[in-house]
Formats: sequence, C-alpha cells, structure tokens
Amino acid sequence: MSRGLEGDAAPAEAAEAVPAGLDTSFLESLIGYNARRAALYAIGVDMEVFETFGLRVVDFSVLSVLRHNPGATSRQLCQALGILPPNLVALLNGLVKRGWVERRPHPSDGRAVALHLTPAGARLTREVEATVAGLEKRASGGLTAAELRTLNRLLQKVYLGE
Amino acid sequence: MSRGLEGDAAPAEAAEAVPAGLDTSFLESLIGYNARRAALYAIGVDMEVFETFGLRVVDFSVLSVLRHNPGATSRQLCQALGILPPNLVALLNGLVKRGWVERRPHPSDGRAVALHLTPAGARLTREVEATVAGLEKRASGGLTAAELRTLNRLLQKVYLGE
DNA sequence: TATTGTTATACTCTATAACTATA
DNA sequence: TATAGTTATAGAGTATAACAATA
Repeated sequence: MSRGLEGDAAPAEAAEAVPAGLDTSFLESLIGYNARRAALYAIGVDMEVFETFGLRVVDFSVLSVLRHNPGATSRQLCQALGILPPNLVALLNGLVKRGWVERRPHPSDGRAVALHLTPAGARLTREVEATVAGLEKRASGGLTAAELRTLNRLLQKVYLGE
Repeated sequence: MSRGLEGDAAPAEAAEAVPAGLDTSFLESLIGYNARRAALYAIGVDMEVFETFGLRVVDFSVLSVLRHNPGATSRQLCQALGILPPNLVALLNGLVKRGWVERRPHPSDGRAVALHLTPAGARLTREVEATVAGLEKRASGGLTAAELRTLNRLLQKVYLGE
C-alpha cells in the first residue's frame, strides 16, 4: 500500500468536483480533501503547459530534478519523487529517445548510471520551469503573494510531518 | 483528459518522496507540488482508519456525502465527487452488497435512483467521520488549530478558483 | 431529443517478483 | 550478501462509447 508523489491514473484537469447542490461540508473540513482538490486545481493549470511540450507531470518533475542535480542516479530520482524503479525505466527511455536525457556511466559505481540533461533537455526544462513559475498566481486561484507564501509554508509543515 | 477528485491508482501511504539528498527546491516552490504532497500525507494518515473498515477513500467520500444528502442520485454524487458514472456503479454495488447503502425508486424521476444509507451504513459512517475528524491534528502534521484553519481556508480559496 | 443508469472495454498509472551485473 | 538497473506482469483507477428506460 504505497503511493508515490508522481502520477495519478491520468493528468488532472476537467472533471472537477463541483458540489452540484449536495452538501459536502464534512469533507471540506478535512485537510486531505482540501489539499487534494487544491492540488488537482493547481496541477490542472500547469497541465496546459506540460501538454504543449508533450510532457506529463512526472516527466517534468524528473527533468526539473535532473536540471538541478546533474549526474543523479535512477535510485536517487525514485526516492526523491516517490517513483518505483521499474516504472522509471520507460519514463527515462522516453526522455532519452526524445533527446532530452542521456545515460552516462557512473564515475564511481559500475552498477549505477549517471543521468544528465542534454543541452536540448536543459533548454526545454528551463523554459517549462519559467513558464510554470509564471503561472503560480493563476495556479493558486489568484492568491496574493503573501497568501501563497503562507500556504506553501503550511503545506510543507504538513508533509514534513509531525 | 480529465480527473476526478476521487481515487488515485492506489491508496496513499508509504513510498513517500524524501529528497534523498537531491535538490528539489524548484518543485517545492510550486503550489501544486506542495498541495499534492500534503494531500498524500494527510490522506495516508486517514487511510489507516479506512482500511480498518474495508473502505477506500472514495467509498468513504460517497458514504459521507450520502449521510448528509439522503436520497441523492448517482448523477449528483458523480458531480460532487468528480467520479464518472460508469465507475460509480461497481462502487455502489459494493456498498449495497455490504448492507450500507440501498437504492430506492426516485420519488419524482423514474429514470433516477434515490440513494440512502441503511441504518448500519449510517452508524458506520458516523463512526468513521468521528474517527477521521479526531485525526485531523495528526493528519495535518501537528499544525496548531489556528494554522489548520488558515490552511483549509487558503486551500479552499485555491480550488474555488480565481 | 435529452438524461439516468448501466455494460463493456480500453487506457494509464502503480505495485510485485525475479533476473543481471556490479559492489 | 546487498544494491542498481531492468524486465515482465499483475493490480487498481480512470476514460470513452454505446445501450435501455424514462423524461
């Protein structure tokens, strides 16, 4: 019974939950329900960008982490993003095939592979990161900068645990 | 390309994303990333309760909405919870088979079915709701009551949109 | 003609077991 | 013996199309 950070059976976007006249106030009292709805909303906004580049959310996460951690291994990526190793393989193959990532021999561990963005991959990732960063105000439903800071801080307090 | 509120390919719990030495600071600047991690954390805490009763998150959501909206139709449930009608059928069949929900003829629309909790279903739902409500402090990573109120308010501002 | 509920089914994402090569 | 990466496959969740019954 496990769950990674990445993926959902499908990209988030439409099929929004809109109470349709029903009382959902108990669910709305739960942090998990509210956080999930907010995540779907925010990720839905960013999805437009990802799809423009033929990326899924998880592809972007991998590219972004690799951009800031050149030479990271598959295992490190899996731990950082909550992906299971078998599921990362096809994902990386896709990024390699599209010329955005390359596997290089690991400098010190013959079992491991060092993952690097290609110049094209780095350009793409920079562009998507910049676009997504510019969408944060919209993705947060129009929160002020101060509210957004507070929200991010509280969310991190939640998932960093008690 | 759509997504409901309910479900994830699996219940949330373990496989937590724990940066493992990698820099994920860009992702941590995104509301969608933080909200998703927080949702997985909070729902993971509640999962222990759900599993005790043989419920998935989505089962509990349906039961809770039915408890507060007796006589609701499938269509209303689907809209409120972001479930697609074909996927609600098996879910309801399961709840009916376990004696928690019953389908009654709709009083005014012969096409529709009025959904009601049985007495046993109502008892169960009350108990799970109470247990989950009592877990909110833990599910929010130990936030104070004031922080939790602020967080829920901001999250609702996000998904209720700009 | 439109809507409710349903069936069948395809697709995506997530999980587990087992194998290889190296440590 | 343990770990990194991989393969194959099972399992769970989400999607679309199409049908019968009723409005």
